[in-house]
Amino acid sequence: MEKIVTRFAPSPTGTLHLGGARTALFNFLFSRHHQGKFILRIEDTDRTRSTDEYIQDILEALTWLGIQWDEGLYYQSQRMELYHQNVERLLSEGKAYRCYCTTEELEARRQIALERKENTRYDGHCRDRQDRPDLPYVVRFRTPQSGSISFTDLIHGPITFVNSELDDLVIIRADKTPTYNFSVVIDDVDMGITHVIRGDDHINNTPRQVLIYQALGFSPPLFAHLPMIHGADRTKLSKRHGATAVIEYRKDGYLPQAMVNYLARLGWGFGDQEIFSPDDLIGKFDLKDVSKSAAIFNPEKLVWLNHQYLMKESNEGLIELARPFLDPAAGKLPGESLLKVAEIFKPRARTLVEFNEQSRFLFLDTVETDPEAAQKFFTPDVKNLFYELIRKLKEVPAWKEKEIEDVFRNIVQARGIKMAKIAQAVRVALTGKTVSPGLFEIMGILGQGKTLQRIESALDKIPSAPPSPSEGGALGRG
RNA sequence: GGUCCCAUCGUCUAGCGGUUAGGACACCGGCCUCUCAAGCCGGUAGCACGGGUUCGAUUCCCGUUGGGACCGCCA
Repeated sequence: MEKIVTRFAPSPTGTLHLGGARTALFNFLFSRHHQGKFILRIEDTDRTRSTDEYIQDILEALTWLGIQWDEGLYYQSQRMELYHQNVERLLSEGKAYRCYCTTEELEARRQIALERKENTRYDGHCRDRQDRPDLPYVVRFRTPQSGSISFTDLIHGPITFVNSELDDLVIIRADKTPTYNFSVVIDDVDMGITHVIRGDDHINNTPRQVLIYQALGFSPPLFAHLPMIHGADRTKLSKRHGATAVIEYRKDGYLPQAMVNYLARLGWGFGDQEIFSPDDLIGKFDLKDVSKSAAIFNPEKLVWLNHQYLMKESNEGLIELARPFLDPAAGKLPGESLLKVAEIFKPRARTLVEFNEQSRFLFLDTVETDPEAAQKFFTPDVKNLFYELIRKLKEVPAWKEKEIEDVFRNIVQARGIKMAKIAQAVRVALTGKTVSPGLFEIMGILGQGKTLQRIESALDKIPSAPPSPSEGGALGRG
């Protein structure tokens, strides 16, 4: 069997978004699965809209995701010679012709057709023109006016178009640059592409391209049109759907493995399996398992997957991943404590950004107390509790979680109160919030000094008991 | 408007003529518990509709409806 060759051919007119990344991924997986070759080609024939920044963005995003190409970069802008040779052939064989219609003329005719509710296809104005005036022109492909064109899509099955529905498309612009439908054919032939895997928004382009293959005497590759990825509004993903640039997800604290895993499961499945390592994907990926219907991007599931990957990391690994996101003060913590931080936030932080947000309180000098939390748990009766707690915590022989917990258990037991009563107040004192990892673990990380300091400064935020009738205002304000 | 594609829980999907229609996210309960997570247990929720074909259709065919993509000297 011949070696399989796939390619990803983005045009650098925007950042790489989820749809493009998924297309690149499937091309990569398919070629790797079959020990084939995966080529990266930049389709930059539209010089006015292509930029180096976008090329860099695309390369960076693919690299981040671990989608490696075996050959390339190729730039269409550097292959003009090849396109022109082929156009000359079509021209000399009468399979293409020069069209002198100006953009204005074309637009005017389009408008008229629109008003008459007629088809807006090119009307073949210059199709049979014999003269060659000294005027700017484009080259159009002479589409057969009868018959039909079919191809078998690896995902959708046989698809047929009637030739008369297709018009004579421009293949060379007035500035001599080739248009997409032409350059893509030439390059795919030249690079020996065996499988064209792309978004199904290209299905309508495929018959035109197949016609060009035929006119040139080349046999077309196999096509596989991937279903679109839609936003929550069921339309094609675009800027308005939020952080569509793949690279944004790195900044938002996502792991590339999670992103790849999520993308792979969008439009493809393997039984009930949800988690796939890259190698697993290469081993199991097959175009026959790709679904035909569009998928809606679900950020919730991405976040869940990311959490799954975060939880699989070792404590050391997680700290390394999180370091760029953490407060610089975290660096001052002893290594052992930092690993403990990783351990306690692993089940809680779903992204590296959340990891930072949730653990920040440990590293800051002062506690940012949530007023509502203080209002609710800093009640006058906890003052005595805190005094006793401070006294006993100072006497703890070894600052270990177990020892600390014993102190709390003893107080709770002696006073006949619930653990929650004291725990929530202390939690607010230590973290400023009502939600956090286990208290004793936090205290272990903070150390005895900081723990006592935070509980002591919380004392000032606890109101004194108001004078009650029975106590006659003996305590508190005088 | 024309052409083409698509149609199983809210979402991602399994199913490939006979299943109590399975899993995952989300959601809702319960257990655990110092709060929140994590974990474990359980639950709600789906074959768009109408015709065929067949002993039997979620599954095959046709139509309807709905959704989407494309219709550039963009890719």
